Amino acid sequence: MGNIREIAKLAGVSVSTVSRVLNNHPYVKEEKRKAVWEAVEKLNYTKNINAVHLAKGKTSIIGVVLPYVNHPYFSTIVEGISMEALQCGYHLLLFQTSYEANKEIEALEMLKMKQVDGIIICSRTIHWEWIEAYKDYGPIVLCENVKGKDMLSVYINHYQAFKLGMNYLIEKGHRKIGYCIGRTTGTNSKAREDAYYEALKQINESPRPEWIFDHCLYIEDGKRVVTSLLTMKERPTALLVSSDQVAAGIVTFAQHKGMKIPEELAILSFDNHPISEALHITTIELPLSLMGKRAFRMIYNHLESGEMTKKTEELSVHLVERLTV
Amino acid sequence: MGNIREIAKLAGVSVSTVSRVLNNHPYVKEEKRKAVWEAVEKLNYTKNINAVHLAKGKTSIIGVVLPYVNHPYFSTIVEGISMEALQCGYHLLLFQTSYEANKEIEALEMLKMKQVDGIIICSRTIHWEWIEAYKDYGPIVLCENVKGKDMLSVYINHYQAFKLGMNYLIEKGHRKIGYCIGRTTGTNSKAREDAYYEALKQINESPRPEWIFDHCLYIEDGKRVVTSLLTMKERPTALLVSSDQVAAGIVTFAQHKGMKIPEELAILSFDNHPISEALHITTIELPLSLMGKRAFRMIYNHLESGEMTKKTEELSVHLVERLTV
DNA sequence: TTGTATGCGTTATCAA
DNA sequence: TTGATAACGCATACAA
Repeated sequence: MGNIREIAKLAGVSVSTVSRVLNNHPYVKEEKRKAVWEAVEKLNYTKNINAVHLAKGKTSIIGVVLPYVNHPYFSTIVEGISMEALQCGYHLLLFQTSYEANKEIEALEMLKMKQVDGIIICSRTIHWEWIEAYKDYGPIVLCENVKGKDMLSVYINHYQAFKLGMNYLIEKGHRKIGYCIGRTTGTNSKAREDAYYEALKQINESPRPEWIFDHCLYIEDGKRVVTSLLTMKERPTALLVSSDQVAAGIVTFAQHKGMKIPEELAILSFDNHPISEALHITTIELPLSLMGKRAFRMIYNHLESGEMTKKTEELSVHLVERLTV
Repeated sequence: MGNIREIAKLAGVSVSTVSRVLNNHPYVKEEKRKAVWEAVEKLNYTKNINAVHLAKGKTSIIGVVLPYVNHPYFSTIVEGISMEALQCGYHLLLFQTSYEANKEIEALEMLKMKQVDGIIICSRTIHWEWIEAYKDYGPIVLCENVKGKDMLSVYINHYQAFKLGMNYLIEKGHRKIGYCIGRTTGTNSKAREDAYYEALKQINESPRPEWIFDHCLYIEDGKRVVTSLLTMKERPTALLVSSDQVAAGIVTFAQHKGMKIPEELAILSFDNHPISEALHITTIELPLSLMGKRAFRMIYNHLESGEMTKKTEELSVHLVERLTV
């Protein structure tokens, strides 16, 4: 314990010399350097990092904002961020919001308070102007298409991904297509919705509201979807499902109910998480871990170099053909 | 921006009065209180939290140490910790270690440096004496049975859980039983191993090393297990699988290979995550989210009250019968 | 190569 | 009810 002053006294040097030694600065005589380290050992001294943060005006901590940490979609992003951050000597402060606005705002406040040097918002519910109001306090990266707004972003092109999925289904002869999504609000969801409607228009099909399933996030939700499908007089022949988890629920429960997949119901999902491979679900792979890494990199470049090479980065997806379409 | 001194000047009061207002202390005249808030508004002021941390000697941040954040076992624990922490005004700093010793030690160092007020270790690879060396710096809760050692812990009784599983399999007529586990080291793994060997002994069966599968964490690993089983002359009739993920991989791949479950191979897994319900896997439910909550509570009690009601807490499990045994 | 002095922005103690 | 001032512990500009 103790502080830098005690070390200085015990080693017979000044506090600045101690500081230099502790931070591996050059221009310190080897003999004093040794004396300092000995004093450090003897007193079992460690820096008080809060004092460092205060003096430096930075913490080397990045805030990560997401709704649910135990959903594979988000935990995979976090894994990516974490890997990259650790390599750069940064740490992660977690803000699990459950999509509650006040919790998202609290995270932004933490940036203003200098608790974190930057923020990665994996998904949000608050209006983007709220976020914009905080951008002077540090880099904020959004994992969505910010379309010309002056904000940092690394995102998966969900429009393109959904379009790809729709075209694949149409190519396979489907015309009665529905979809399942986590929520209907949010930039990413809107992008998917747009792609869906446009694709329908191209084949002159009018949308059926009852074929659109909201609040689909977990395996259980897939069960709900199937249950709902079973009550319908006219059912879609194919479903675009925005999460492998939900698709897994649909596939297993549908089969349990004797529904043939893909003959009676084709399933095309997104993520390409392990579960989709196990269940042979055709899916569109999303580079979630990579997105996390790139998002951190963007923050990092911004913090270290002060300016950016690029302010926005789009990641593309690809189809993994398996047995459910 | 600005600091407390500027607020004081603008509001025509002292810094201490500003501090009092900011922290809702009593004994401040309403009129001064108003003046302070107005100055805060006008200067768009926010506290510098690093200064607060330094002055108070605490951060209201808890460190969470785990190997992989994107594994459901761990992300479920984190979800529990997070929920409880947020409610108590605490935040979470994530230490994803990949079971690398230096990363675990780094987390402990962060406690000594006062970056975090306490630490929850969900799983570890370093020796417990390493951890013990840091316990003077703040509460450290382990998610394992610390058996009389003077450490804080909230844990699932994996011995009991494995014993329960073995007895259930034996009761169902199985004698040739193997098991799959994430790793063979670690307290929890040892507890499972003990239960396994003891149960075998009770039915006079000698263990078969080739029926024990290590490094089983994800769905893909289940595939590997099945592949390995298929090459064996004599196969186990039942498998205890320490993770629903792995069990899911086994069940789906085995069925794909034409193996009948449970007739040719019974599967009893652990967790009771959604995936096991979807695949009708018989499993033993582990209260992971609850464990996270309780672990945080223990830290919190320690920090706020200074002493503990209990130092160790055991959580029990229960069997969920489905179709794979 | 080393030391002195000051700043970082709060909270807390003590006196008034 | 208020204010002055001393911690809190480190980094760093500047002087030597």
